[in-house]
Amino acid sequence: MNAEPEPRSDVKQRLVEAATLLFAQHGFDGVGIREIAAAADANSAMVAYHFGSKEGLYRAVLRAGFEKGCAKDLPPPPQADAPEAKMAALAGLRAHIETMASDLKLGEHTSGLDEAFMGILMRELGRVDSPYLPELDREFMAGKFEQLAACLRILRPGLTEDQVMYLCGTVSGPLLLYRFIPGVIRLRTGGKPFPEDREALCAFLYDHTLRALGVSPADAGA
Amino acid sequence: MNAEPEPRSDVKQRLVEAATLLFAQHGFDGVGIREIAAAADANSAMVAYHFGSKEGLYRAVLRAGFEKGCAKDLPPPPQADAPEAKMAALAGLRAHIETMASDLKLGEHTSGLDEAFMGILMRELGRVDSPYLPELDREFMAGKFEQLAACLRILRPGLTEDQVMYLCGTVSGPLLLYRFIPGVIRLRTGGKPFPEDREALCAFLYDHTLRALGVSPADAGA
DNA sequence: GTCTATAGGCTGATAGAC
DNA sequence: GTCTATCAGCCTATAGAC
Repeated sequence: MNAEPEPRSDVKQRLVEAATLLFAQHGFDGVGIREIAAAADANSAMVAYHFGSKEGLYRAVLRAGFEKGCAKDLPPPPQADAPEAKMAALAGLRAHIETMASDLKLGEHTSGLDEAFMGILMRELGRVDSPYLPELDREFMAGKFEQLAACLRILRPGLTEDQVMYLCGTVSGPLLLYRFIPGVIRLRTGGKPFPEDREALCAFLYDHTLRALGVSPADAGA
Repeated sequence: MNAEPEPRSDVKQRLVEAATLLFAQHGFDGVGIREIAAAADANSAMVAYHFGSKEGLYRAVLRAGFEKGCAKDLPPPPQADAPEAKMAALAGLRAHIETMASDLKLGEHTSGLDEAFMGILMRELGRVDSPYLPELDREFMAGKFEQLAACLRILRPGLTEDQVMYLCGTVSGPLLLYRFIPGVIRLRTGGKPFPEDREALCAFLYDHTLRALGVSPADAGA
């Protein structure tokens, strides 16, 4: 009849947040549950109690990061045979770029927590054999890729599927780059965050892609 | 008078190779020197003897990977005021793409060792605060970036420096992408390696970039 | 150069009081 | 739900024989 018995001072959440920061800095094996618990002002036995194991805590960290920072909705991929397919594809491309830039927190002042989650995710994406990725991909990433591919197939018809993959790479690659190699970017910019202006980056990338596709926005209406 | 007293069965090198494979799989903290030594058919005390510490071995792994697999030479960045600057810039762009694709071992059958080194490097690049990157960047990466930026400044003059960075991202991003997220790529392709054909990828990316720049190779001579 | 043996410390997980 | 105390196992680094 009444609300769920919500725990008052949520140790569980404090553990997830502290773990996010520490896993990002030191990696899964680089930090112990004692240190995490201390940072969360909790007891190390709480890790086993709430998450079953250290690995369970790690899974919770990954899931929490996606659920907090990752947009789930995108315009559905346009139908190739629809009358206004080209216009929809252009809008879809633009939406994809902006959603990804937003998910990746490009050009915003990220919280330490967001930045830390990105670091963890990047480490995980770089693994050839991550046991966590397949599920997370299905739930949070695969749809976005398919939406992008569908748009690009319409905007530049006749490509092989390999070429569609290359083309997706020309859109996703630049967006991922700045999040992927923060250390190297910092070396290039003398330490200042990059990009500073997300809208400018999105606009540049959208324009760049349209030029390469040989499509002008004006064409697309007809 | 005679050759250096070269060790006969090089334990040092065996340790570096075994460590490359194991660090790639489990990360620096995820594997112990005992396990590394066992895989190298050596004694764990040899790590301290030859490299000073486990971290020293890790540094040796990074350095060995770069020195083995990473091209050091690129055509010098073209001078903007030279008479054939545009042609040189086009050649430089093409050379950059192919050198990077080669360094990244895209579309080749990589040895387990090369693939492992890539994994380690990717992990390291993703760190915000890697203590190893600045030196390696200076020695192996910064020059390539500057060469690319110089070419692009000539091919599309008048951009702000931020826009030059965006533009560099449209070239480097796609190339790095496939090495960065092997796990995700595998999920897209159903497990088969990607790209299968390096030359096709390079040609596509070069063509894509030229279209976006509004430059045709024929223009460049005059 | 290569080995064995070991010191000293940290790890994740858990049993059991409250 | 939260805590303390503790176990068994692992870690890196090193001392010292050969």
